Formats: sequence, C-alpha cells, structure tokens
Amino acid sequence: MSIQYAPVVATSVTKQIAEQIRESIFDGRLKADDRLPTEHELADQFSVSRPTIREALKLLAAQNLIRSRRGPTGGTFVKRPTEEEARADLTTAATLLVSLGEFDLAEIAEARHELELVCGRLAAQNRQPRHLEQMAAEITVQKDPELSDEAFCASDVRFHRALVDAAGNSVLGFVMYTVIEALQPVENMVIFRFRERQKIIGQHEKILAAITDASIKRTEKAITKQMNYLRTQFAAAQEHRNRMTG
Amino acid sequence: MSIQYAPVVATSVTKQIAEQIRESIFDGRLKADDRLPTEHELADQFSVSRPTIREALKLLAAQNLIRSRRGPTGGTFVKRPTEEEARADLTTAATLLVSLGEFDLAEIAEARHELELVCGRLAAQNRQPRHLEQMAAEITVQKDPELSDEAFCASDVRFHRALVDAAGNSVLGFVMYTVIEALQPVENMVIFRFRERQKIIGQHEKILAAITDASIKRTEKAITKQMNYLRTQFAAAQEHRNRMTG
DNA sequence: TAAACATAATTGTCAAGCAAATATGAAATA
DNA sequence: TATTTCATATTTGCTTGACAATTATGTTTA
Repeated sequence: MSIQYAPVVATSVTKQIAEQIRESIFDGRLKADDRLPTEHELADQFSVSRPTIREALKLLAAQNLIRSRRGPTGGTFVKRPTEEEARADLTTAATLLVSLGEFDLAEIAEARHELELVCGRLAAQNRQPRHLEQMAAEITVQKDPELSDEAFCASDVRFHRALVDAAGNSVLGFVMYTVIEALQPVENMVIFRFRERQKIIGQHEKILAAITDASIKRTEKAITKQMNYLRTQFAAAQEHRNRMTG
Repeated sequence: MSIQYAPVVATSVTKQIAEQIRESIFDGRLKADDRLPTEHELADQFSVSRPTIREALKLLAAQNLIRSRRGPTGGTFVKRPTEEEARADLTTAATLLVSLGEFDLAEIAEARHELELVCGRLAAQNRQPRHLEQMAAEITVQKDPELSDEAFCASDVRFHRALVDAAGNSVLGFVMYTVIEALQPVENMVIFRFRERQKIIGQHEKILAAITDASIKRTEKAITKQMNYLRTQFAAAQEHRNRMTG
C-alpha cells in the first residue's frame, strides 16, 4: 500500500487506526480489492502490537469495509460494498431509527403521502411500458384469493416500488425504497388487521390507470385516495394501541 | 449477567461470540445499560482467550451496541444508540451509497427540488416563530462578507434544515436531513466553484418571506427558483467534469 | 503426466503480563 | 470535624511472543 499515515495521538489507538484506514478507503487511496499490508506490517507501520491492529480491523470488518483470508495469497482486502449491500445498510439504519424514534403514525402517513405524490407526478410523466406492466402484474397477483397475507403485503410493496421506479429518478427511488421498507412493519400491521384487499386493489387499479394515461391530476387524486385510506387505518390502529396500553 | 451461552462451534470464533452477544441484546436478555461480565470472565465463559473476546466486542462496538469504560466501576455496557447516533449511521450509509452509486447530478437536483417543495408547502402551513427566527438568523450570518466558504456552506445547510423543521414532520425531516447531508459534497462543490453568494442569499430571503406569509404558492415559486439555479450550476459542474475527464 | 507432499505466507488464537484510568476508602491535614 | 490527599483495587487498553489453521506454490514421486 505504501501510504503514509499520520502518527497516532490520543484517545483509543485502536479507533484512531481504524479511522485512518477508513479514511484512506473513502478518499480513494485504497480502492476496492486493494490488499492492505499484512497485520504484522501494519503493526510495524503504526508502531502498535498485532492484537491492536486486529481490533482496528474488526471495527472496519463490522462495517463491511474489509474482508480477510488466510494463506499465502490471503490477507486483508478492501471490500467496497455493492450498491445492494449499501442499500441494505441504509435500510437497516432507517429501520433502527423507526424502531427507536417514536414516530407518530400520523406523521408517517403524511410523509408517505407527500413522497408518493411526488413519485406519482413524475411517474405520470416518465413511466415506461415495463413499469406499467409490472404494476399490472402485481395487481393480478393481488387478486388471487388464495394469496397469503404475507404474499399480499410483498406484492403491495412491489407495486409501489414499480411506481417509484416509473418516476425515473434513482435518488428519489432510494429515498422511497428506504421509507417504504422502514415503514413496512407498521403498514403490514394495517393490512393484517383490516384485510380489505378489494379496496386496496381498486385503489391500485385507479393509480395505474391514471399513470398509464399520463394524467398528473388523476394520479394525484388516486394516490391521495389510497393514502387517506391508509391514514384512517393508521388512526384506527393507533387508537387500538392506545386502548391496549392505556 | 448470568446468561447461558451455547458452545461455539465453527467458522470464526470471534464472529460467533459477537453474534451470540448481539442476539442476547436484541432478544432482550441484555437491556440498555446492562453490564456485561468483565473481559476475563467472558473469556472464561466462552473458553477463549481475552484478545478473542476483545475482537468480538470490537465488532459490536463498531455498531454502537456497546461502550466500555475503564476502572473499578467500569466494564462493558449495552448501549442503545441514541436517536442522534442512529441518524448519523443513516447519514453514513446514505453518503456511502451516494459515493458509489453513480447518481446523475440532474437526478440529484430534481429529487432535491421535489423534496424541498414538499417541505416548503408544509412549512408554509405549520411554521412556528422559532423556525422563522432561525432562518432569519442564518441569512444574517450569510451576509457577513468575512464568512469563509466552509462557514457559508454550513449556514446554508442550517437554513434548509430550519425550513425542513418548519414543515413539522419528523419522518420527512429525517429523510431530508439525510438527503441534504449526503448530497452536501456535491453542493459544496457548486458553492465553492461559483461563489454567487448574493444570489443565494436573495433566494433565501424570498423563501423566508413566503413562508412567513404562509403563502404556499409563493413558497413553491421561491424554492423552485433556487432549485433551478442550483440545477444550472450542477449542469455547469457536470459539463466541467466531463471536459476534465473526456 | 498426474498425484501426493513439503513449504512458506498469512490470518486466527492463545498466554501472561504491564500500563492507564478511575471509583473507593483510608490517612493526613486544616 | 471537614476536606483534601493518597494508596489501592478493579477493569479496560495494549504489548510481546508464540503456536494453530488455512492455502497457494513448487517439488518430488508413482
């Protein structure tokens, strides 16, 4: 690697070393699949013992930034996470946040509504045939009366993801994927509690039709209708929860 | 703690131990602020050496699940991440994603535009005096000609955060904070390159005025104006980058 | 030619102990 | 007596040196 490191100064040596290596990964000095020096060499370079180096490497390993292999061609390698892994990390972090932060269900519903409206407007403008097909396919799936609740929820997620994809903005897509995913436990609760599938399917059909016709107004109206429905269900679930706890 | 652990079987002992402790945290056997046995005791319980235990603990420490303190009343404690830390993790994950996902600057600008519009509309409805004061204060800061570029950028971030806060939706807030933060490197580049501070300040003043008057239409207009400006700057930066690389 | 084997390199783990921090209680001092 | 100072015990942080496990490479052997 032959990168010059600044001398370690204070707090935890382990953390500082981890931080320096992390930085050299993020600023590009170390690229994906680059091999780090051996633990022994790192220990020499940082003037610490091998166990200390190993602890630092474990800090990075926990964040999926490196991987190690034994043997002559082994060693420690930089492992830039794939987009998928990075997105999984993002979802994990978001889910944790949702589980901690006591988000008001009403706020969740409002945020979801507004974000979905944005996606809907863009989708009405940018949708490609494949998005319409995907949404139609999910509606077909949802009509199957044999479908389990879990499968229905999963299809619901896929429908809304297709809508997000149709918006044709990957940044917005990542945001929405994360929000949809993080709020899924709550939404599942609603779907499991009030199994009004027909209503949901009908709403999906109207959304799809509006987007197919590239009508922004109708898309907004259809999405608002579904989101308002979700909102009432959230409120009911909230009230039910309050009765249980209070 | 007095929890019975299953004997370790295969792969990396370190990882397995970390996994077992992680599980006992997540399934509630270990609660927040519970103290784990000393490293020496853990080493005995798992029949491994202390360095191995320490590596396992580092894996958990990297995920903010534990914290350690030296001294007689010290030890290793279960640490439920604070909301702030969880949000920091979220931002880190998002930043990583932005850094590897090749997001089109135009898409970034569009997403930012749409999201900020949502916040602006809600802010015009829900803003409290403290939000207006915060935004006004940041504009004052930005007018200081002595201000460094870094400080100007930081104030810009705070202005937009105040706008987000004014929307009064914490879910949307988290999303926006993350997006703003993750896209900051790109935005900084724009501000550093084209130092048209006066223009930006003027746009901020119009946004603030519109929100103060609770005018959704004017808020939309003002935000769109600033976002379109950002968009042109992104495009210029994009073109410049293309010339450099092409 | 191909299979078995030794070899070397590298991470994984162990052992015992010293260093640093820090709460607690005892001793010295005002 | 009240307060400060100091010794002490406890726990993590880190060191040193070594052995075990894994695995690519080259060498020997059938």
